[in-house]
Amino acid sequence: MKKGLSETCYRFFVNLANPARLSILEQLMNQPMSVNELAESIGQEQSMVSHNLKPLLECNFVYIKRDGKKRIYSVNKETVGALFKTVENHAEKFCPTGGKCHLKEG
Amino acid sequence: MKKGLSETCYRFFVNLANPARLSILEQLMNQPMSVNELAESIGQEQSMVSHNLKPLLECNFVYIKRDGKKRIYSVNKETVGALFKTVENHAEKFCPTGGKCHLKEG
DNA sequence: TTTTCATATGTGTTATCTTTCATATAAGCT
DNA sequence: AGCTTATATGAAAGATAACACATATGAAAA
Repeated sequence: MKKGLSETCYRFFVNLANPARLSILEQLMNQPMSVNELAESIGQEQSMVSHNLKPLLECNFVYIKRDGKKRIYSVNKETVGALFKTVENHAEKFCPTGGKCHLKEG
Repeated sequence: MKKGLSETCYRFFVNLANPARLSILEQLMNQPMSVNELAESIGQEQSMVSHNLKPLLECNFVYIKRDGKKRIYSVNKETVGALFKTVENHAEKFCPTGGKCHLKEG
């Protein structure tokens, strides 16, 4: 474990600690999508999706590709796949409520 | 990818998206420690460490063990080790600044 | 049982992030 | 060029979390 990893981790996890961004990543694990397709599939406004795609793109959690007027976003499966796998494993084995943890309510 | 994983992930990552909690986990990857030892090693107040240990404990990112007056905390290496490995890999391969990402400043 | 050490909890202020609405940019079509 | 579609950006209000300080609990020793 390198010194200062905490700082790297912090940016990394702050980026992920948001329900809209996680939904975006989850959707993109299925298939690449345009902004409006994402907005519809997660039930959020286009501007919100754009706002949230920005930090995901900056940290290369997602990639972008032009297609006419559209911007097709895809996910970095190596990183995001690994993360989701770790979360699933943790939820199964360690989460007392099997994934329905309550960070605050308990 | 199961439906609703986003919700699980959210709690999970919110828990991690905090510099004090990440420092705690980083320290505990080296060795189990008491609260005061943790406080000293990360340079934070005892009350802050306690506050931050609480959610880590609730989600079983860390474990606790009594030792006289002290409470010795240890880390869930399976989950936290996997996460740190993923972050390191991402920082090396994908982070444009090699781990010194700027979520906001750029 | 009082004192001390170790840790946990409560609270209010400050700082940060989220969200929405309005607007800007940008590409392609007519 | 003007229009339409697609996406990005700005800014302000509202929601949420962090932090520091004070205090409470709890265990052990005297």
